Amino acid sequence: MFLATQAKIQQAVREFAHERYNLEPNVIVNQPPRPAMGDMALPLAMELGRRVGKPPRQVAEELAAELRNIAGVAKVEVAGPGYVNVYLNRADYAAGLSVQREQATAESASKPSGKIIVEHTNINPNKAAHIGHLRNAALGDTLVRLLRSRGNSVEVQNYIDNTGVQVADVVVGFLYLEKKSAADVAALISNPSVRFDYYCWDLYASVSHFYEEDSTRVELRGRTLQEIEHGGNEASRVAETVAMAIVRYHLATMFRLNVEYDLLPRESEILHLKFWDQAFQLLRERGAIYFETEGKNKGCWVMRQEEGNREVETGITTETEPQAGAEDTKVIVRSNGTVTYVGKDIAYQLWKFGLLGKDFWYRPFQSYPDGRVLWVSATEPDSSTPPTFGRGEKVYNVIDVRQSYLQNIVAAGLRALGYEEQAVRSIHFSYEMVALSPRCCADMGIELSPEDRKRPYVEVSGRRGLGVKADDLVDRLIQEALREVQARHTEESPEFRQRIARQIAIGALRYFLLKYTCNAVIAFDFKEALNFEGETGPYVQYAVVRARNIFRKLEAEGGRFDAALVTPAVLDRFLAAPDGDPYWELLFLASKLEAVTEQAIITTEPAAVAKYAFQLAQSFNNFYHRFRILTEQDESRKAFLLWLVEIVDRQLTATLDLLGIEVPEAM
RNA sequence: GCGCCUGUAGCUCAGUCUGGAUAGAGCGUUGGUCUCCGGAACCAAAGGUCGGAGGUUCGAAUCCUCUCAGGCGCGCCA
Repeated sequence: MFLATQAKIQQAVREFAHERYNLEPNVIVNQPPRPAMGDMALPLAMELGRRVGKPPRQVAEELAAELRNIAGVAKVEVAGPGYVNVYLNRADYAAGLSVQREQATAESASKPSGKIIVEHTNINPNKAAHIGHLRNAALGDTLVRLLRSRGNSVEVQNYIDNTGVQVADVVVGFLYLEKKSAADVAALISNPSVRFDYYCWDLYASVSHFYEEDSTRVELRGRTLQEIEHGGNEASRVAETVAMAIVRYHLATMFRLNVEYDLLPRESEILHLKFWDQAFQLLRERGAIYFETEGKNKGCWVMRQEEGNREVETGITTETEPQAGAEDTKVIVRSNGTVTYVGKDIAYQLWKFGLLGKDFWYRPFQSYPDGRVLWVSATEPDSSTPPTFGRGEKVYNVIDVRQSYLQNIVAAGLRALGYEEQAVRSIHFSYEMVALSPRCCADMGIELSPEDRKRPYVEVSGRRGLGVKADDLVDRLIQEALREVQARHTEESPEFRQRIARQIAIGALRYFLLKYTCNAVIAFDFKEALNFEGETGPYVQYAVVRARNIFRKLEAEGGRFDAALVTPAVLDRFLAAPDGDPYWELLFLASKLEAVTEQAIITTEPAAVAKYAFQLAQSFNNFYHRFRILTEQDESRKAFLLWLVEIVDRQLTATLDLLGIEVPEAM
């Protein structure tokens, strides 16, 4: 309702500017500083006045006269230096809101016609997931929910690098450090008393020391990596079982956070199905890369960085003799003939857009309780009939900010091949890392070097085994939540309490990960992550639980909410200013969900939705405290209040769903 | 050296894309609400030269230039 109303007003303003002054301004709609000053504010007249040489207030008056004719507008006032403040017809607006939730509209800026691919999580399958990975998944999953809520078709991919060095390192650990066979490893995996991903977490850190003790051991990594890529040997068998066992742990961890995927494209299939060979051919044919015959990159296939990070030379050139072929090129194929990571990434990105001319085979990997089937790439067909994967129109890669440089090169690769459109629609959804606060390190008994201690935060490092494991954090949150639940619900069953505690814990965790904007480093701190009060997920959940308790109590007392009592006349009566202001403000805020969603998509900033959830919950809690509903004697006022609560419940539940947060039955 | 990001209340952060009315939250502090639709709540107070200096503008936390401080990138690693 908000989006449609806003669009209507913007359109009218554009027409006014065009017809009266032959201008096509960008129409900004603001919120007035105080609700009493109107529902929407247009600062345009100030700018317009200057451009046409008229007093802003005069232009504002002209515009106001125009807007008064719009259906749904109750009043228009000119204020201050030339603001045009619009007051909506509250009852009409409320009636419109009551009908149904807003669907994606034609002018929805965020909606392409085709499929959107979102790639996220992408954890190296060689150790347990940590909090940094949780941020990636929470952001990616929320983006998926936002896009789907606006009517987009979205495919979620979780790329599995099962043949990379990180897996190779753990394989080295098993084969050479622990001297285990493939059978030993398989036994370890099937041993129910071993948390295999935790086991590998420690082993991975041990391997780093193993290399440090004797630098000649590093060649084991290279050899193992080659064996894994080649296949058909002990190392590749260990790699395969380790990687997929850990993938299952990752999937289980993410499922605890309500994160699901559609497809697991694996590096091994990209390798065996020769995706790179195909991409290499394309890149050569179209001159996107060339063979370097001199300089430090002699013997490599390199790509020119068209307009990379390099600054354009100005008049006075400082004589620092530019290195031949150094600055603005990127090696794609090494002089030994092997492809770099970014080269493989270009091939994968081409496949995502359906531009590679090759496809994977697929087989079902697992099913989620809701019926969604997760598929995995395969080297050959089987009897299953997979949906069409890839061929996206737009691609979001959720990857942390440190990979910006490489993501730019991938996009540059598409451009060099002539795929300008796809390069533009390759979106690096970038976010900052999760680090550990000094206090957090102290809590965990992590020894810090003197220079680390001076820093504001310490980077998580899988290689050093430095970090908070995802499942440990989740377990601890559930434990904290359970303590609270047990204190409040002594008579409920253990299953009930466990379920509620889990929902609260996940609500707290996802909200915590989402409330920071993407370019803020999260300095992780247990005290803040375990907080259930103030600006937190449980605070928002609690608001909805309270709203629902009103209806529960009503029914328990034998009452019933009859929506038919809320007639246009009733809406008009109770929403009228000034007595209706508190109701109207709550209602108006609740109507903005779709607008907030649009904004969050356009700016790729899920934190905006988290912020909104908190504001709406806060506004409701204030309302809840201020007005008694069930004891209300006036039947039509009571019906009106119940109607309002129902709308807030609906919108707030929908908001939480976008954040991947469930509403507990009780709190 | 080059590129990107950050700097707003004691602490943690919104607000910067698209300049606009008295710069907002949470936590913490202090004081209040309390037999209720369950307080994981509500209200109030104190607390800010928006890192600094110029500039553009009727108007700048927001745009431009310079500068200081911190972080992250810049491999024939992934």
